[in-house]
Amino acid sequence: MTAIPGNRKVTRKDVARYAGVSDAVVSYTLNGGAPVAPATAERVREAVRLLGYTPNASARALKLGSSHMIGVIVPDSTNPFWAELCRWVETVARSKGFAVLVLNANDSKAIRLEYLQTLASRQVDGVLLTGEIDALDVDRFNATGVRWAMLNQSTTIDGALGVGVDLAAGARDATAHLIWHGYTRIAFIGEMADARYGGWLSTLTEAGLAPGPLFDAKFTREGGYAAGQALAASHDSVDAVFVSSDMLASAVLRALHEADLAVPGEIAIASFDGSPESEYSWPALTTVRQPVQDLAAKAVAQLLHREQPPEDEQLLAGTLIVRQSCGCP
Amino acid sequence: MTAIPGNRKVTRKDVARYAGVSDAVVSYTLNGGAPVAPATAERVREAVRLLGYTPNASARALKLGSSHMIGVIVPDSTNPFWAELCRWVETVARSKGFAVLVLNANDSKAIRLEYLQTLASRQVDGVLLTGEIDALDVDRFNATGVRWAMLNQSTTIDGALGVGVDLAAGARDATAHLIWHGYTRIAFIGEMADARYGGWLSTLTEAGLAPGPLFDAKFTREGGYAAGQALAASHDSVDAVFVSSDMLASAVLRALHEADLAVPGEIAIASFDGSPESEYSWPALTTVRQPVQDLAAKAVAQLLHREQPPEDEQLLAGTLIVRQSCGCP
DNA sequence: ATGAAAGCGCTAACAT
DNA sequence: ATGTTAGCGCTTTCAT
Repeated sequence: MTAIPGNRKVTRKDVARYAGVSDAVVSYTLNGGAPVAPATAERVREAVRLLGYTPNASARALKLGSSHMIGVIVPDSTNPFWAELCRWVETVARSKGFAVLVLNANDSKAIRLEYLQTLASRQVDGVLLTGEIDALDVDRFNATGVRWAMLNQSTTIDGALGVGVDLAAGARDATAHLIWHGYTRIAFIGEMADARYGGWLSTLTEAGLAPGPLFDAKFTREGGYAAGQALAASHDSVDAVFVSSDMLASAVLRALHEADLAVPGEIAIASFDGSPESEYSWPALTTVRQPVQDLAAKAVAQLLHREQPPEDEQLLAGTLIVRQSCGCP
Repeated sequence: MTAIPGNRKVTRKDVARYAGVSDAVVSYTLNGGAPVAPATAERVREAVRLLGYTPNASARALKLGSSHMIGVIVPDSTNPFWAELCRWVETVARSKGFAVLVLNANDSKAIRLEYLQTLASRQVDGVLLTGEIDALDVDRFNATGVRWAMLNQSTTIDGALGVGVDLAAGARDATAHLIWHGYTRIAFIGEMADARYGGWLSTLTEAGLAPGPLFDAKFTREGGYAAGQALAASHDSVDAVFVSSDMLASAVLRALHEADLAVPGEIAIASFDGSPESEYSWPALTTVRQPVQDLAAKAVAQLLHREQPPEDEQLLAGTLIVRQSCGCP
């Protein structure tokens, strides 16, 4: 009497008939919409078990106007940092009964918007967005009618919910640590549009140090490798480098090793993210850990409970994890 | 007149009224269910645009009995190999109009089954499953009533759709390459339950070589690191090692470097997966690349088009990528 | 404590 | 070429 694949799907009506009650009572039993006599409830549960009944989420979503799903749009779920963040989002959302749709926007604003619309049509209850955002984007996002919030936003912007990590502060911590080590010619690898660039620059300036060379790199392994090679070529004028992401840094490491440059001996490194990968590179990376779990939890809470957090809680702090690539023992 | 957030959702009926046609015509225009006069179609499309209408996917799913979603259950989407595979699944599925729900089962069979049920209740059109599977599992999976197939299955099993990579053959290729280099004491790091273990073992035996030491390791970075340390401790009796995954291998690399052992000089390495990470480790890993894109495409096709492939196409071949960790220049 | 029935937004068979 | 309508499976109001 259990469900046999290929059989017609068993619906709530089947359960009702089998238990000798009305459809409503099944609903009451399952969702607690009204009191049900213990004996009846037991009969219903028994029928559910026997028939192998599972509620139809589409029907439920249609009726309730909520799919109990949220969407997340990241630049690249293959980047360990985003992978970890998405996994936390999934974990947090699941614990609240929500499923998660992850989409890759490939660093494209156009794709991000397109996917947001796709998600909207799928009736998701909210979407977590990543990447740069300006006032125009806010309007476009709002036009979809779907609730949204920024995940890991880099700058707070009016009318936009979201949490992020204080990238500039993190970069300052990392750079300051490098300076503390006594390095004076500290390079930068990453995107200049990124807040980490500003953090690096201001820290050097305030310390009275001339900013070291600057290697523009997209957030890809190829980009990191190329920047690493460029860095190796000019290693005479550099004794340390701040790299904007662990993924980039591990590729930089490879380029430096290839050029037979000792890390941290000839060039010290501090990077950003605190991804699992950073702990197992050689040497282990000194890095600014982003509080991914917290980020995920806060973002989901904002999205689902419409919690507008106080402004000063929209930027979380990263924590410097000191390992060996900076020169610490 | 465009959608303003907070407004009542605009439905197909609104579009119909605005365009001065019946609900059906809107459907015909959008889905091509029946011929529509060009002028009418244009009016409808105009209304859609003006009102910012997006079809309600829940209603559609309820009506059609298909949510146009599939699920994927992996052990750990944070592992670069799974991350890449999931991304391909998403890409392939998207191109066919399907969205993807990714769930992490944490290497637990119980969780895998639980999630399969969750997905079933969400009316997904199919689920891609990973990990070990036996006849009992097949029954349990079938009992959910949802269509499923194995993604990256290690062994074909009766009554189960799916594609996988010939792990044993891949491990043989890698081990053979190590032997070709002249190494004679070749260790193994990975899980013994895995087909790669058999491939490693048989290749050594057939070559008349005594199997080197064997370090059991779960597929985690911690596991790889511990195994690497054990390997380093017994490096006198080892000149090469086959590691079952890139993620493991990169942690092994770290342990070896820490022990000041030269790779490939003192211990050569060949590993498995061909993840992006493997190219940018130091030294770059010689590894067996799994055809992730092909895997994803074939699995999705089987799931969606109910294509039962010929038996000999259920196991795809990996390709050995020769880089430096094996001793090649 | 339980039942009857309306209606969520959509598609498709049938009628015109 | 276009309109009318039933019904997908569910929740929930209102009766009983």
